[in-house]
Amino acid sequence: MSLNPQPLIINDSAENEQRWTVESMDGQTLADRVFEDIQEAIVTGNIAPGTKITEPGLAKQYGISRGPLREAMRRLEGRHLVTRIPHVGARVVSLTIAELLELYEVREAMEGMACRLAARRMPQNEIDSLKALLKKHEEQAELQENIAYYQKEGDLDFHYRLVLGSGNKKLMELLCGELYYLVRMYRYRFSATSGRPQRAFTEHHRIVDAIEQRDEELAEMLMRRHIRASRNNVEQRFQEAEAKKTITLTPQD
Amino acid sequence: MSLNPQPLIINDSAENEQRWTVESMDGQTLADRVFEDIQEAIVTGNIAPGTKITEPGLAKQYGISRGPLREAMRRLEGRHLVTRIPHVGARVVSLTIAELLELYEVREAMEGMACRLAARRMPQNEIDSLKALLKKHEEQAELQENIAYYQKEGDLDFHYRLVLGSGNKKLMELLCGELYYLVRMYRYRFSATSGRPQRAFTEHHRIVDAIEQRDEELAEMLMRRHIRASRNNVEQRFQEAEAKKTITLTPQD
DNA sequence: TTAGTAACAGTTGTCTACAGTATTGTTTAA
DNA sequence: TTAAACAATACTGTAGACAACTGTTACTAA
Repeated sequence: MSLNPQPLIINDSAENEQRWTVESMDGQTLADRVFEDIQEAIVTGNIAPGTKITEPGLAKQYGISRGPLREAMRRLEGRHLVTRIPHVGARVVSLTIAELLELYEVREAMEGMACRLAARRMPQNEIDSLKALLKKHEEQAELQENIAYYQKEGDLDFHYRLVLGSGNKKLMELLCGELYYLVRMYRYRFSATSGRPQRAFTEHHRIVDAIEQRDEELAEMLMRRHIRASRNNVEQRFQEAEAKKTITLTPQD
Repeated sequence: MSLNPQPLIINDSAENEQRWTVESMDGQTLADRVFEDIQEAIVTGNIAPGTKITEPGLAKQYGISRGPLREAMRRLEGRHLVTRIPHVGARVVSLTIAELLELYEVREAMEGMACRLAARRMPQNEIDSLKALLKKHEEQAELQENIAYYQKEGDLDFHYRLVLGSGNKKLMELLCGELYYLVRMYRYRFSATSGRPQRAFTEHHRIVDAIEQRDEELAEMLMRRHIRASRNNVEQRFQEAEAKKTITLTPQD
């Protein structure tokens, strides 16, 4: 599916050629695929935050010319994953802790609304499906007893499906499209729910209950509290890390 | 270092034409300018929704080559102002009434949060400035007595400054950057506050009061009600328009 | 008359080349 | 030794050309 950054293969191996064209026929253009690839690389940390990006470099790396690559970069810029300075170059974004916390505030607002709308409009069968998902999480949670980040995908999946249940396309666009990647990008460094897994799980349960009872007010409130708790968790862990850093520096005084 | 791409000169001595070219040459690239131009054209309806866009056509029109134009289009696509189909072409988006109403739901969530944050963090002098702005609106409102959309710029300006007051950069990015243009795009057809100008004005006043009293809860609630009222107004007017259309069609039966 | 096919025009996707600008490294003078 | 000026390098911005794909139209056959 992806266009791997292949450095050196330029020989006319029929197999490569074939595979390449097959990939190319995928209804997508080079720029589209490179866009997704680079986005993935940034999100997963494969390209470190703050890295300077040079067009010839990446173009060579992906084996394409600068044209499509530039278009991909423009789109990345539109998603705020890279910042550009005219005539100078582009860098991968690097969120500060403050910006990360701001992101949580935005999520609190939007996912809260999504939850309210889901309580209003989500079909019962989707709610059942959501409950089944939680059931599955429960098993995992019991397995990894309280310590682990059992929701590595599940938590997001839960939120993701909730947003879908809102029936608001714009909300989906923003939460599952644009912000999703930024959230993912920092999920590795500050896992949102690690440190309080069973608690998060309970909160998820209560949220679904509220939705099933069609209690919009409660559903929104619970979701907002849920996200705020994640936020506070991240903030606290960051401050602890900072304190530690300060202590290790102290002996030098 | 000449890292100042922003011309801070608000000089009225030079003609607009002149200033424009000066601004254009200053640290911006062709693609950037064309992007903004086309965006403006779409937002103001200069390019009608649903219009098919051809690259050679626009390139000729703006007197540039296709390269920069394509990059501009990619960014427009990223902002969901045009939709592209590979190997086929691009069209200007055309929101349905449902999508427009969805947009209001998103705004309700985000601006509500912005209002809450403003109540928490907005400096007093900015609040004073906001009150002064309302004062100015009041005069206009008295002039145009209840009928007109006196807030043609003012209302948005009010919301705009409120969002700035939230101190949340991500929120500013989304509300003042991405969504702003879509909102503006449909402000012409369904003016948000027309039909209830003095009411909207009163609501603005109450919101500022709540912010000044640092009542987060109330501030958010009032803002959400305010936007919901706008939404309902749009919805109602649309339904009226639809009903009218149906009636005019009835005689043909 | 209609269905199917083939050629054609137009548009999009991609690449290469060139011009302009910023950064870097070196040299020279204080 | 440091600072400033100049030259070299590398990158970005832009243009133009070519290839590939799509949609249409005209023509043929049933």
